[in-house]
Amino acid sequence: MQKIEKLLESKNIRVTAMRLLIYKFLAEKQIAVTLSDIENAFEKADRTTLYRTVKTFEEKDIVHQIDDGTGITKYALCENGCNCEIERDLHLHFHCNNCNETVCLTEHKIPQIKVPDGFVSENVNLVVKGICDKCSGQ
Amino acid sequence: MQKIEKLLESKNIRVTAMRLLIYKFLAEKQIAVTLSDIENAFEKADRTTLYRTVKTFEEKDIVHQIDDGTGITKYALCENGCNCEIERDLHLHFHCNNCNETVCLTEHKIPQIKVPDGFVSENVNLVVKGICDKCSGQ
DNA sequence: AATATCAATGCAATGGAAGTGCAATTACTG
DNA sequence: CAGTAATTGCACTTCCATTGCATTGATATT
Ligand SMILES: [Mn+2]
Ligand SMILES: [Mn+2]
Ligand SMILES: [Zn+2]
Ligand SMILES: [Zn+2]
Repeated sequence: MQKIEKLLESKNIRVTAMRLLIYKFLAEKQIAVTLSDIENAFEKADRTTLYRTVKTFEEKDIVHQIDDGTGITKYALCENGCNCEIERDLHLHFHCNNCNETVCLTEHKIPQIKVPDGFVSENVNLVVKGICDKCSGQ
Repeated sequence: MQKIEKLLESKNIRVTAMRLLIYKFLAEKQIAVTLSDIENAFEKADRTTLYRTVKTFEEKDIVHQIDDGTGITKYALCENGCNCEIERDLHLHFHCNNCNETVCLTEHKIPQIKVPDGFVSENVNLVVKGICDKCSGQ
C-alpha cells in the first residue's frame, strides 16, 4: 500500500512496519477501537508502542479520539480529506448498548447548538446511545 | 434544613449527617463536581463513604452523572422536580476549556437527533466545550 | 563503509480513578 | 435494652493512561 506510506510522509510521520500495520488495522475496522483492541490484534508488539503510535496518529490528525461514555477512550481514522487541523470534524458518534460497539456517523454532522449569552462554543461532543443497525435486526 | 430531610425520606434514603452535608455541598455548588472535589471538602470523611453516598444519590435520582470528556466523572444535583425515574433529563452540559468547570444548562434541552435507518436512539450525551460566561469576561 | 545522531520501540514502573470485601460502627425496631 | 439492618472506614484490587529510561533501529554525514 503505497497510499498509506504517502499519507504518513505527507504528515511528517516516519514510515515503520508497526505504523503501517496499525494504520491498516484501523482502516479495516469499521468501528472505533480501544487500545486493548489493538493490543489483542498485535500481541507481539508492546502496549506502549501501540499507545504512542495512536497518539502520534492523533496529533497528526490521522485518527480522532472518541469518548463514548464507556470510560475507555476509543480511536477511529479520520475521514479521508478531513480538516481536523483547522476545525474538529464535528460528526455524531453512536454507541450500541447491546454490542458495545461505537461507530462514527461521519455523514451526520452535529447541528448548531445554542448556548446562553456569555458562553462561547468552541467544540461539541455528541454521543447517541441505543441499538445499532446490526443489533436491531434489520 | 427540614426540606432536605424530607426529600431524602421521600426517596427512601436514610437521613445521616454525612448525607445531609454532601447534599448541601452539592446544592451550594453551581457547578458539577468530581469525587475529588467532595473529598477535598470533607477531608475527615472516608473516600469510600463519599463515593457510596453519591452513588446512592444517583440511584435514587437525586444527582446525575456527567461525562464531560475530561475522563473524570462529575456529579450534579438533579433539577427540582425532574423526572429522572421515567426519562433522563436530556439537558446540555457546558465544559469550560479555561477554568475547567462544567455546568448544567438545564434550560437547554437536547434537540432531537436524527440517526440512520436501523439505529435506535435511547439516550444522548451532548457536551459543548468552550469558554464559560465567567471566563469570557462579560 | 564507519560513525554520529535522532527517532522508534520495549520494559518497567507509576499514577489516578473506580470499585469491592470485610470489619467496626451507628441507627432503627420491637 | 437487645437484636437487626444499614452505614461507615480501612485496606486492597483492578483497570486504563502515562512516563522514564535503556535499547534498538533508521538516517545523514564524513
Ligand atoms: Mn468519529
Ligand atoms: Mn446536568
Ligand atoms: Zn450493536
Ligand atoms: Zn470558565
